[in-house]
Amino acid sequence: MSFPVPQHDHGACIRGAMDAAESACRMQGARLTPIRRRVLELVWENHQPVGAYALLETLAKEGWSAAPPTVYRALDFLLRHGLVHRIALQNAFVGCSHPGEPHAGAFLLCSHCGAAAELADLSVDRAIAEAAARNGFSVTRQTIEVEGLCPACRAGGAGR
Amino acid sequence: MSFPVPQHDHGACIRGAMDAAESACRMQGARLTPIRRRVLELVWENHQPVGAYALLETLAKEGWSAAPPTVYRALDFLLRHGLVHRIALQNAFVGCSHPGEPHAGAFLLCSHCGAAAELADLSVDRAIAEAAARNGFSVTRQTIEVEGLCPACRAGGAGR
DNA sequence: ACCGATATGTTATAATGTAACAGGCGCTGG
DNA sequence: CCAGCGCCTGTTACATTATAACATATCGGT
Ligand SMILES: [Zn+2]
Ligand SMILES: [Zn+2]
Ligand SMILES: [Zn+2]
Ligand SMILES: [Zn+2]
Repeated sequence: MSFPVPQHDHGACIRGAMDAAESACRMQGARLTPIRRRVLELVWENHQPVGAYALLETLAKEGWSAAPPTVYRALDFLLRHGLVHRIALQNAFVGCSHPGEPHAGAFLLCSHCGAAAELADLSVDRAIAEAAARNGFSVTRQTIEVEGLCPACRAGGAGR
Repeated sequence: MSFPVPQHDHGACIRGAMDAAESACRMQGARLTPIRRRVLELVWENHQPVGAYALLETLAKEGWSAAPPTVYRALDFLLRHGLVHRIALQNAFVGCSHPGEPHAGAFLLCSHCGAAAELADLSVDRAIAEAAARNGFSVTRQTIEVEGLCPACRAGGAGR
């Protein structure tokens, strides 16, 4: 998965993510309740990380009973079941591009437009595993967040 | 730089870090004022990331005038001059093991004892740069934080 | 229908981080 | 000397992110 191209059909993109989530939850015997489902949809609304309080505000406008624990619990569920990732650099959350297989996730974050793309590249994981092993360290989880300019913003002249 | 061994002389370790900081600041024409110096010492107190409010509390006990901006400003200075790194996963700060050359920093974080080690391994940087390039992404900064068990804690049986 | 487990509602508060402005200190040019 | 300027610090107030704790509701199996 990489950055969405301009002609990208985002409706289909969201439907795909929701279908994948449904099936992942069925597989794991997890309950994708209405509020969890809605939070996941909102996280997928655009290809950018979303803050918990932004989600909260949207939910409130939509008439949900909304207090911080509401959204944090939903996010916690989605994290535990590998449906979203947390971007530590931004205290924000983004949809997982390939749920099903638990994985750490590595992200490219555009400083100009805010877009996030999940990097499905094992060479990075491998380099980390090897470097850790050389230091006698056994890895359980890794966080990789790379800031820079996405292809569109480079073309647009954002960085020059 | 890796995890400190048991017979590690931490006094010398701190002195070395402070000397390196002095010289880096002289080089850059930056002023390592008493409060900045003290914050850096406190960050180096052990080989674990320290939170801003923990630093604040210590400073207060030592009689400094201490409000959040005090410590955040010192940390900001130390970050800008490459003397500390911020650990995004923990909202905490840790001393830089090789100041002088600006670099992103990659960290091994032990989940058991809390120790942090800065990875000076270019293979990870290279893998990331290559993966980013394949996606048409130009990197400006990267955050790599690897959680797991350090050699000592593995030996101690923490993970079994 | 009942029960235990899970999910949600609600209130309050903790933890982390910034904005904004006032005052001080040290250098530099007159 | 001293006026002006830049940087550093003090102080107050506030913004943002996250969790604790307890009450209530809902689901699913018996
Ligand atoms: Zn899309
Ligand atoms: Zn962009
Ligand atoms: Zn040491
Ligand atoms: Zn350890």
